[in-house]
Amino acid sequence: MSERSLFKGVPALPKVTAQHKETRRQSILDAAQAVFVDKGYQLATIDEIASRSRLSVGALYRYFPTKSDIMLTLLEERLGRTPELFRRLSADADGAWQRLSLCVDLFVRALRIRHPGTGRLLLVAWGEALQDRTVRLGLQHRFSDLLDYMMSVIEEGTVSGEFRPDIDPAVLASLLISLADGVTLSWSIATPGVDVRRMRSTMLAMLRAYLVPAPSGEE
Amino acid sequence: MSERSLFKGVPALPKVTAQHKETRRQSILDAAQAVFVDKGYQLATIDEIASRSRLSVGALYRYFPTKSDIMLTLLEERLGRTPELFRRLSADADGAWQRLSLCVDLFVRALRIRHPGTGRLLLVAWGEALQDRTVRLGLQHRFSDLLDYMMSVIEEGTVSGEFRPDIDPAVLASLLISLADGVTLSWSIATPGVDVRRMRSTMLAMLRAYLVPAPSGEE
Amino acid sequence: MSERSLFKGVPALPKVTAQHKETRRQSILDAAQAVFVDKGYQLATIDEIASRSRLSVGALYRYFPTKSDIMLTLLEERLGRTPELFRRLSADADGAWQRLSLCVDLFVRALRIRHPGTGRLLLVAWGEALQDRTVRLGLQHRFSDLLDYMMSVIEEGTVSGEFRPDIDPAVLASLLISLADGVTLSWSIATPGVDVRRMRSTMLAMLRAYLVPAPSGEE
Amino acid sequence: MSERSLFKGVPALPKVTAQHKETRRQSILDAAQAVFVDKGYQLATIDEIASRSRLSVGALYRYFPTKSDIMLTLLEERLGRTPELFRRLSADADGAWQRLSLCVDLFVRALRIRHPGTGRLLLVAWGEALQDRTVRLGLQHRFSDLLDYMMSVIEEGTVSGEFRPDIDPAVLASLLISLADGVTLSWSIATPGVDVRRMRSTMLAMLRAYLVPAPSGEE
DNA sequence: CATGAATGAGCATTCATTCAT
DNA sequence: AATGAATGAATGCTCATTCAT
Repeated sequence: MSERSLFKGVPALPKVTAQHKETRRQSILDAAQAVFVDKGYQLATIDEIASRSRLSVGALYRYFPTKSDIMLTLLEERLGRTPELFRRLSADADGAWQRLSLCVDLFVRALRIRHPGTGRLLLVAWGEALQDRTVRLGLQHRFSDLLDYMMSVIEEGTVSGEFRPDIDPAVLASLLISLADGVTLSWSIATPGVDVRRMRSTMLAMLRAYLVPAPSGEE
Repeated sequence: MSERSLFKGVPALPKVTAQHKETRRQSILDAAQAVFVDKGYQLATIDEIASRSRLSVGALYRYFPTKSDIMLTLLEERLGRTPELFRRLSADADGAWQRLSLCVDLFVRALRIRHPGTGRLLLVAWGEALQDRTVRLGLQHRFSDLLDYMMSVIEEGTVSGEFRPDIDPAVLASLLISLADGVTLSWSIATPGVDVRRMRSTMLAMLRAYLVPAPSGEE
Repeated sequence: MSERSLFKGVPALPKVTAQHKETRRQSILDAAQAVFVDKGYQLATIDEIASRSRLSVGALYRYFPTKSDIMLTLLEERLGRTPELFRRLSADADGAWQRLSLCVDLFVRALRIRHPGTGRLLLVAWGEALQDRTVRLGLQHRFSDLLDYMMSVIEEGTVSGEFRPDIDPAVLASLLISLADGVTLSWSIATPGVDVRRMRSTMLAMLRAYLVPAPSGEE
Repeated sequence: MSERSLFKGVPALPKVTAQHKETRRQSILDAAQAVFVDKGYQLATIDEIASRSRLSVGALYRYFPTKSDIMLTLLEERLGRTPELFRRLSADADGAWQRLSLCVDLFVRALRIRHPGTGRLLLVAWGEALQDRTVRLGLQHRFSDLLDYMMSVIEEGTVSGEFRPDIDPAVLASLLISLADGVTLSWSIATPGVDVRRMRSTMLAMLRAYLVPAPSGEE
């Protein structure tokens, strides 16, 4: 139970400590995410975050110097990794269309499966972005990261001839991201009767009709 | 115009007062919108709203009983009227497609022209919706209002044969609204280099490719 | 029990802290009583109570969650213990009359000796009782506690034949308490020239004349 | 309906106006008493008093220059007249004892019959007396007025031989008034099951036993 | 005279952050 | 390192009083 020595002399065991530290850090982030999602950023109190992480306030402050830093870290570590994730998971897809539809799948799945608070956390972050320059920059960074990736996929398709040639990759990519964000939004707040499966197929059908030139083809 | 008597009775002074009251109410709403957009709901202070409206705090409280009511009123009067607006402005369009593309136009134009804070106000409202049930309800109401309208337009098109018959109006409508909201979002926060004109034509092209069946058709 | 070491290490600091806490709690109550007595409940400000306790506002709120709770605690701890006190101090009196006259003595002495604010505090509590249900309940509780005790003493006297048999203990007890409260009141506010000693003997004479039947008898 | 002219020239009609003024003044006092009794002095708002008197705030301020003045006036006109009333109503009693018991009767009757708020108003006044010197003086004045009267009655009895000679009129009078005030208090706040009739007879019995020397005695 | 809108100081309470132990 | 008590500025809202109309 003690985090110190087991016997009477071992001075270091830094590894355990380092692990512990990371565990604690994550438990703070978990607690913070929960509270932020619950109360919003402003109404979340450090006291509540601390007590949900089973830490004292003082201890918490050894991990994050300000409340805002907790938010920023969440933004980076829990929201900012989406682009990287997309890249990784769609790496071995075969062709631009497959990659794109994989992205749609990932998004749709995330909507249902991922810690359901993530969507809301995004919403909270957006809300804060208005006042907090750093949060704003974080979100803009995430946006342009995603944009880069989506653009690359789309360009891949136009270059290979898989997609119509007259497509504007930057604009389309930006629309797709906005669509995803918008869906996440309404999903976070409203979502009474949206059927995810039907949403997915409509998204894909629309994309296919637009992107893939002529003959026929369903998904 | 006189506030006293014209002839033989004392007609009190209602008219001017009523106008004054409305003017002031609006100036409070203007100030509040500005401050909310600037600071977010929680960080906006009544003192600042009051002083931006050039009113004393006490005076402000004669118009709105709580800070929350100001937000709610903004939600109703400045955000909640979109559906009605769409309905009215697209009333005399000719056919479903034209109506739909008119909506896209309206949206795109609003993005640029309308009081620029409106998009951000929507964002603030969304941020508050997590904690404030009433705000949440207001936003849900707005959403379903918009949904009804978009669905009706889409159905009109499928019924008349203008659109592909295998479309799911509810899902598509919901996607379109989410798209618009998502675009508004990124527009509010990021807006670095999105070209609205190109965004508009991509939107329309995609919709047309999906909705309008086969033969030809450019925009 | 210790959260630190088991043996000869830092035994934390609970004891001192517990004492400190109680000391501070009392100093808040002292300050509050002084301010309430000075300004009345409504006009007493937390700021003043805090600064008289030499604490910051925030610190004060660690001890009492609301201003009202301070009042309630005073009511309980400084006013509500009278019945218990009477019971205890008159425990070893010999016979009902002696017990009763001891109560009168106690009351009269309290009037002069006890922290002089107590009478006024009672007055403040009464004033608040009109609006504050909880204060009202507290006072009613105190009243019925006192009533129980006085009734028991009187009944003891009637049963033992020490007192006239035709006495109504409930009514008499209630009158005696009201008399004491009324005296406390005028004492709190007026106090110009009432001679406590003479008041005491008149009270006792009247009671004796009424309670103790015929022949003779001094106290 | 107008208080001005009936036709087109009558300049004065002061009498009606004077009556109206007094009516209004009384209706303000009624309203104020009701609100004070309901909310206590501090929590009572001028707005509520005004609206209960069906007057505008501005109009109310033409009758009383400050909130405190309303209280003071109530104190004088509705609480301060008790001594005078006692004097008048017990004027034609026959002998000191009869006069005294008449006072008890008057008091008991007042407790039940008089506008039930009067007792509470007294309580409110007491509560305010702590902070408001003027209110305090008003109450002290009422007290010493009552004291004078009671003393005179008691002295009448001792001088005439009706009462025991060894009575201290000042002290007894003060006790009697305190008793009455104390009863009024508990009556205002607690009063669940006090039986007024039995209270009255106990009061009288006690007084008689004390005051009227030996032999017999009915009430 | 009457109205009721306007003023603005004042108050209970909260909470990020610090720091003695 | 850990604790959690202390700080005190900040905020939403109230209300006696004034005064333009």
